[in-house]
Formats: sequence, C-alpha cells, structure tokens
Amino acid sequence: MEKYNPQKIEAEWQKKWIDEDVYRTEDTKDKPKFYILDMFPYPSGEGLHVGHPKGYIATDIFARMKRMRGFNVLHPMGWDAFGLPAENYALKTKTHPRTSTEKNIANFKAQLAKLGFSYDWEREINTSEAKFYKWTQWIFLQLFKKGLAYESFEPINWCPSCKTGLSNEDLEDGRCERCDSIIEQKPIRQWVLKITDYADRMLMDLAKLPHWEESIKEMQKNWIGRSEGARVKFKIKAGDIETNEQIEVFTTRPDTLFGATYFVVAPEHELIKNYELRIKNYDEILTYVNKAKSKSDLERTDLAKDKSGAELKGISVVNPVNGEELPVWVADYVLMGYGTGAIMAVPAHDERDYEFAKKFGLPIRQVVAPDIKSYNKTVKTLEVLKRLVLRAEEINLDFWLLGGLAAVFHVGVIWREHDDLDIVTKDKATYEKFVVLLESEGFKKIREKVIPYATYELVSNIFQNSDGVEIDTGVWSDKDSLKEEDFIPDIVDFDGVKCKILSLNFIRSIKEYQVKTRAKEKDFLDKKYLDGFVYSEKGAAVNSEFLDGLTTSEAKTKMISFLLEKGLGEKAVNYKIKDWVFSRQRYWGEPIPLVHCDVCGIVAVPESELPVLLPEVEHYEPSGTGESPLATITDWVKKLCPQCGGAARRETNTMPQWAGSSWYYLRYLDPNNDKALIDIAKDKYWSPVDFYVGGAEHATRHLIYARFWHKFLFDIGAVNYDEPFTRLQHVGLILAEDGRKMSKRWGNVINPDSVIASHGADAMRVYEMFMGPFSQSCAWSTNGLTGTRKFLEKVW
RNA sequence: GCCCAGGUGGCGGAAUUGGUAGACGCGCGGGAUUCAAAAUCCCGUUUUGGCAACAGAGUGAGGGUUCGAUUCCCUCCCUGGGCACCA
Repeated sequence: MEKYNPQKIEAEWQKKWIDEDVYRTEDTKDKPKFYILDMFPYPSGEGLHVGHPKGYIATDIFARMKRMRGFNVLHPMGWDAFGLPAENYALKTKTHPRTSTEKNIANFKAQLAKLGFSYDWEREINTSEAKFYKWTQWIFLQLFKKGLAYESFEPINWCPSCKTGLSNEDLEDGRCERCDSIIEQKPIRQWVLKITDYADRMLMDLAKLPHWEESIKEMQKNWIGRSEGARVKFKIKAGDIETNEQIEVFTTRPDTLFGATYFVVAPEHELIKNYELRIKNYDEILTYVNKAKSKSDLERTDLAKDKSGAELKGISVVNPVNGEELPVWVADYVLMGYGTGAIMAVPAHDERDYEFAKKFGLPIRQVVAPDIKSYNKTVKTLEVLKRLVLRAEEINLDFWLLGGLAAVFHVGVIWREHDDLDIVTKDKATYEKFVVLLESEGFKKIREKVIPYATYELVSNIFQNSDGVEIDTGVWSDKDSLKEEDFIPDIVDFDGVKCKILSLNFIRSIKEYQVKTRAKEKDFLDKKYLDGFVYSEKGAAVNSEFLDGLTTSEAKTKMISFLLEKGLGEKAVNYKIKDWVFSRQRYWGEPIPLVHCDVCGIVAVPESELPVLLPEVEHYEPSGTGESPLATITDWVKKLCPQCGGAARRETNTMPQWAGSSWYYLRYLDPNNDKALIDIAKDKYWSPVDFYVGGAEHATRHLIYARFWHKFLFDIGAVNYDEPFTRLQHVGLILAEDGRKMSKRWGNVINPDSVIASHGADAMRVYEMFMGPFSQSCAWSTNGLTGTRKFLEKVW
C-alpha cells in the first residue's frame, strides 16, 4: 500500500471541495439550522501562528459533525479590518491602510485554506468595506435617534501616544491596552453611547445563558458591577446656619448610618466650587484639589499610597438619622466617577474610612457587632442525579420516567424551577394524575422510543441514607451525549402531546448540617472589637437606637423605610460600568454620520446618504488636538445641513475598532443586502449563534458591546432574539515551546505553513485538539505533534 | 483584599449520576528487524517491599458524609485568570 502522504491527500481533497462548491450554505428551511461561529480575526501583517487556528479547528470539526447529523450549518469567516496597526503602518510607510489590509487578508486566506476549513466564502465580510460599514453607521444613527448616543465634554481617558480618547474597556491597569502608555484624564469633545441604560438587562439576562462559561459570565457581572443600597441626603450647614441645600451619598450599608463620623467629597465635586465663599481655607483646599487632579488615575488609585485629604472648614453636613453635625473633608480616595462622588464615612466598618480616620484623628464609632448565631449556620448539600425525561413544550411540563423493580413504567411530573436543576414533585395527587394518563395511553410507544436510550443499572444505584436503604428506581441514560442542546430529535407523541426525550439533572436529596464559626469571625469575636480591627462584615446592629439588635439586612430595610418616610433617602442601585466612549480621533475607522450646523445643532446624515465614505487623506497623523486627520480635508468637512440647507460641518471623529465587531455576526446571514441590515426572516431562521468560539480577552469588551448592540437592535425590531450567542466557549492560548508567548520579539513563533509542510494539516489539527483542556493555555510540543502524525500513520 | 477556575505518574493529560484511578499520547527501559543507524513493530512503565506470586501506600493538606470519595461537604495551602480606594 502507498505510504501516508498528507500533502498529496489534503491538496487533492481541498481542490475537490472548491471545484464542487460543497460548503455553500443555502437558506433552505427544510433542515434544522446550526450557526457555528469563530471570532473573526484582525488581519495583521504578521500572518497566522499556530495558536490562531486552534479555535477554527474546533469549530470546523463541530460544523462537520453537525452537517453529518443532518443540520443546515452556517459556518462563515470574515475580517475585522479597521484598526490601529494598519494605520500605524500607514504612518510609517505611507501605504494606504486599505492596501496593506487587503494584502494581509489575502495572506490569511491562503494560510487558512491549507488547513482545510469548511467555510462558506460566499458570505465573507470585511468591516472596512463601504457595503458593510454603511450598516455600522446605520446602527449608530438609530442609537442617536433614540437618544442613546450623546456628545460629551467631560474628561475622558486619553492616550498621549495614540493621540485618541479611549473607553474604560480599552484600559489595562491604567495604561493603554495597545501601546502601554499611561492614560491621562483630558476633557475632549466626544461621542458616548449610553450602555448604562442596558446595564441591568445585560446583567439579568446572563441567567438566560446557561451554556456560557461561568468565568466569562462572572467577569461580565463584575464589570457591570451592580450594587444595591441607598441614596441618603445630608443637609449642608454653612457656619452655624443650616442651608436648604442637600448633598447626596450612595451607600451599600445604610444600616451603619449611626456610625458615620465624618463626610468626604471627591476633589472634582461641585460642592467645593459652590461653597467657595463659605470655605474658610479655600486656598488650601484648592491646592489639594489641583494636586489631586494633576495625578494620573494610576497614581491616584495606587493602593499602597497613604491616604491624603483636607478638611473644608466653615461648612458641615447633618446626619439625617440623628441630627449630628459631621465635618466635611475632601480626599482623593473618593472617586467622582462612582456613586455621587461623596460618601458618609463609617470608619469602624470600612477599611478605607478607618485608615483615613486614623491618619487624621477622626472619631471611630462601632455600630455593628458580629452575631454569633449567624455564623453557626446551616449548610445544605444537594445530591444531583441525571434523569431521562420527556419534555412537553406545548404544556410546559417535564415528565419523569420511573422504572419500578418490575420494570413497570410510570410518569412523574417535574416542576421546572430552574433551567438545569429541577425538583421532583412530592405532591402525590399530581403524580398519580400522570400515572393514570400514561396507563390509558400507550406504554408501548414510550418503550419503543425511549428504551433505546435508557439503561437499567439498578444495582449501581442502591443508596443508603442515614434513614436506611433506598432504591433508586429511575430510568436514566448512560449516554453523555444527552445534553440539552443535543436532544435526540425523536419526538414521542403521547396522548396528543408531543414530547422530546432528554436528560436533566434533578435534586435527589438535600442534606443539612451545621458549620462552625469561620476563622475570620472567630478572630474577631476573640478580640471583642479591639481598636485596630475593622469589621466590615454582616452582624447585628449596636449603638444605633431603633436598629439595635437587628441583623444587618433587617437593619438596612428598616433604615431605608425610615429615610423614605423623612424624605431624606431611598433605595438605590449603582453600577460600575460607565458609558461607552465611542469616538476616536484617528483615521482608519467608520466616519460618524453626523453634521454640525450652527442653526440646527447636531443633525443626522439622512439614511439615504449612507454610507458616509471614508475619504482619502494625505497625512494619517492624528492631530493631537482632539480632532481626527479627517478635519484637515476641508472639502470633505464642508457639508450643507440636511435640515435647513445652510452651511454646516461634518463630524470628523471615527468609530472605535469595536464598532464593526459588535454586530458582524448578523451580517453573515445576509451579507449582500443593500436594503436593510439583514432580512428579518433570515434572522428568524439562523439566529441566534448556536456556538461561538474565541479568546477570553474579549469577555469585557467585544462580548459586552455586542450584547448591548444586539439588545438595542432587538428593541427597535431589527432582530428577533435578545441575546446573540447561545453557547460560548473560550479557547486557550498556545504558548511557544519555551513556555513564553509566541512573538517575533522572542523569535519563537511557529508558522502553521511549515507544520503543514512537515507533518500535514490533519496531524496539526489532531494535535491541537489533543493538547489539553481546550480553554487552557498550553505550550507547543514538537514531540506531541510527531506523536499525532504517527497515530495518523497507524490509522492509514 | 475580593471574585472565578484549577491542583491526578518523569511530562501533556483521561476517569460526572459516588463504584477496578492513571485511558490516549510523549518520554524512558527491554526485545524484534538491520552490517549498523534512523524509521517501524512487540512487551513493559504510579510508587514502596519482593526473584515472583503478592502485599502496602497513593489524585495539594487535614477533617467529614458513605458499604464505597479523584468525584459530595467543611477548613486550610498552592497555581493560573479577572477585578481592585467601586463606598
């Protein structure tokens, strides 16, 4: 027999696939659909290294399996083609970004082709092509019309090296994610998208995504950063006179209001300016404020540094709960960007306040004591088993198959309480109702349809509780493939009700037992609240008049209703996420389709005039003045106002690189539509994306932005579903053989082309799937690659 | 500091309804083939004792539940990732 020769085999078949156009995807509706997507790459000049295709290999295997199982599979690829590297390259070489991008795309495509992927290239997209970004601009206009895009002059993150404003998501440790420069706060005219309006929904709807990785959902949760508490109003006193002015704080611990001993505002807080004449030491305060403002965020938020601040002499505030007068301080440990930029300080129960109080000799008053009872808590443990169930979607019930010792089958009802975890009913009446139902109609069908998927390992499921022996008589499957997304397409029709067969987890038993006091609280109890020990946990209220003796959560509720009654506060929710700074003062991006008119103000470019084409320029350099290079093209900037016809100017800022990627997955469904974003009927069939694979570094950028835009598109009726990606899997990095990141700098990059030449594409594909847990980063090993090649030779 | 994920041979790593721990691959040892080497094929390979049969120990550490724990629960340690003066 001929020797295994991958180079020959692979070339032969890849040619055949192209000649016969086998991977063209039609919009036929006679098969169930499956949309499987890779995060599309930025076509860099470096080309692919072996790490890039890992995710593509996985999705390709999955797509092929789904096709063989009878699904109509959509598996497209495209290019995230706007962005800084092409622009920086243009600055250096005067090559137009479009030229270098096109070259890079051709290179990427050739490299991908050799790996034998089954993409439908008819649906290829490129975010920098006018026929694509026309619709990116269209989405922006819809956001603008709904008041979700606004112009702002507030200080924002500014990268002095890239000479552009950046969003919070674009920072890493206070540095520019691209060039590592330290970020400054600079007031720049900018466009901002109101992502905060969607914060709550983006958080709540994470619950709709059981097939997303926990770690990514967790990151998004933290990024959105919802906290519940109260807004409390403090009256301002100037000298001895109580004014009618009030100042608000946000707190998550309204129960500690009796422990407030002073009050702090951020250096940027308007109180300072407004009370200039009342503050006796205004010069001193101004010096402090200016010093704070001149620091970068990185310096200001450095945890290691000492607390600093100054007292605003001549003014004070009144604690609404006991009328106590509190001194007001300014300190840079309070941030203007969170809550109201002012806090009530409770040094006994907050580490930062404690540190500050110690340094400046402010009083400390305990109002929470650890509650021994609440730390000897009862813990519940669940025992979870997998069951075969019949799911009747029409009547929203699951039927639980029971196999008695005599192999007689009954059906029980499962109350659907959560998505994956259901509790078997103990209600006998309901249970018997369904037994009757079954006995009257077709045991036989259930036997025929269900039994092939079931096993009867009764012996291995005899359990003994402390109560005695219990025999589990359920019918379950030993087939792991019975996951919800992989339901067996067989439908059992019983008593006119159609049921799917699938396997579900359910709680078999709940055990309770006592847990001893945790070490942390025990330390505290032993010390009996000694000085030098901050207690920021829950407990019982003390020294708090009407709250005394209540647990922390009871005290919170009571305090909030007290404040509400007095009109001095209310329940409130706060988020960490900030609005999305959406404009960039750079060239290679989508022009923002707006016009500035002296008479009408800011006017949208009419949709019929889209796309606003990115004009050619002579110089790509960002001006550094807060305007993009487009501002220098006077002919282009000049534009008649669409509303009044008078003289006006185009907006010259461009969109960030995240704009195109926030919706590109939709365009694959209908890439050539020039009448609409996409045909809503095609969206109905193909959406949402069933399986999405890409790097975890996008958890709080691309994946937040895309969910935001998608929900917006859902709200304006442009799409049918309110979440874009059903299942998300992140792919781990491939490190170089020396354990470092693959990089030109280290000279340790492995090129897929040379691997394919030496071992073949199949060996590389098998090896990359075999390296270890898919989502973990892992070092390349030539020995391992050789192993898979030998394995393939044995198969051959 | 807080949140999340993880910790199994010389190495990458299998083992999820709680039921034979170490699949598969790499490496290593031995053998076959060869004049010799490479490649290939076969056998062995957690560890301790033993010529062997076999016996003991063993999934980061300690405890718990169970007839039975890599798997469930608690406490602690370590590694990786994320967030961080977020009130």
